[in-house]
Amino acid sequence: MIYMATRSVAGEKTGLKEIAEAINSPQAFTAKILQNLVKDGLVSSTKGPHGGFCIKRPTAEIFLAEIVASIDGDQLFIGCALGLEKCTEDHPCAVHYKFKAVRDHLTGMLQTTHLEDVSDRVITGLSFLKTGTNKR
Amino acid sequence: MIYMATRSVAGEKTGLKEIAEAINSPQAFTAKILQNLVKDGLVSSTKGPHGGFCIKRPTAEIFLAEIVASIDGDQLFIGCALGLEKCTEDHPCAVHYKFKAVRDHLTGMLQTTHLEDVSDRVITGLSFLKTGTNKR
DNA sequence: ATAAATAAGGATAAAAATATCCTTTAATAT
DNA sequence: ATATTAAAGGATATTTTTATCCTTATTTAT
Ligand code: FES
Ligand code: FES
Repeated sequence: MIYMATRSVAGEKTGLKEIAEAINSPQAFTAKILQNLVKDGLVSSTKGPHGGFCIKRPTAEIFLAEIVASIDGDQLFIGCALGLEKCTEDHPCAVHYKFKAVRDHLTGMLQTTHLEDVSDRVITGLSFLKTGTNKR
Repeated sequence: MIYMATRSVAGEKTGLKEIAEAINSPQAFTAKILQNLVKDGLVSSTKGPHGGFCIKRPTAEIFLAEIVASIDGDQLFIGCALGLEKCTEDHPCAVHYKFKAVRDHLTGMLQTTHLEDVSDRVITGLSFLKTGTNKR
């Protein structure tokens, strides 16, 4: 998503091969994740020559939480640190009172950081999407 | 560890069966984790009749970070959110600048919360180590 | 129409995490 | 000494996550 955001400024398509290469992730695996993002309406895809993937909405309106939820589900946001079936105030686990603040911090960060925030730093060369040497 | 802390007030041994039951975790699996904790010096064990496990040091001196590190290694503390080989300021990933604060929050919490903190709440019935219904 | 490019989707495969089983070792009690 | 109890440790199994392969469907260009 971040790589596409750096490419989708005008709405160009980006091919699977190029995306996988850019983030140093296996093609077939990357394809599955992209399929998921398409299914969830975050990304549009077109087949055929010059086909590829493209972020559907303005990157300033897509928050990281939405992407994480699409790929990994919601356990990161609502799961119990000690693995209890569910995290509640009624029956809190032994670390709930300490953990909740951290989890909320993470959730808050993901809900307030949008793709543009993040991709801008990649575009300006301040941060990266893969290891420098590309030898991973 | 938290369950043992609630039991080890005076230094009593606690058997594997009892621990596994108390935290609703499979015995054999729990045994492997205990072996690891013994190896890392957090827990002592004795075989034979009336044998069992016992926390080695005062629970007020054992911080959660030490336990997590023993069981899961240090990736939680130093790993990159986007999966880059390593997390550095030199070659930060696209979310490093946002993620670091959250990770440091988690690390800080684990480094400042000791077992006694946590087990006291279990002893007083404010928090729990397994699901209420025990039907997990 | 036909060929070429590219994503979609289903079926496996490999790797990692989680879990079990069984034998061995050490401690205690008789 | 012997029997019993309980952890240690090695081998194996299951499940989940990660990854690959191959066929099908769709779009574009000729
Ligand atoms: S109950 Fe465990 S984190 Fe809330
Ligand atoms: S480089 Fe990714 S979190 Fe620091």
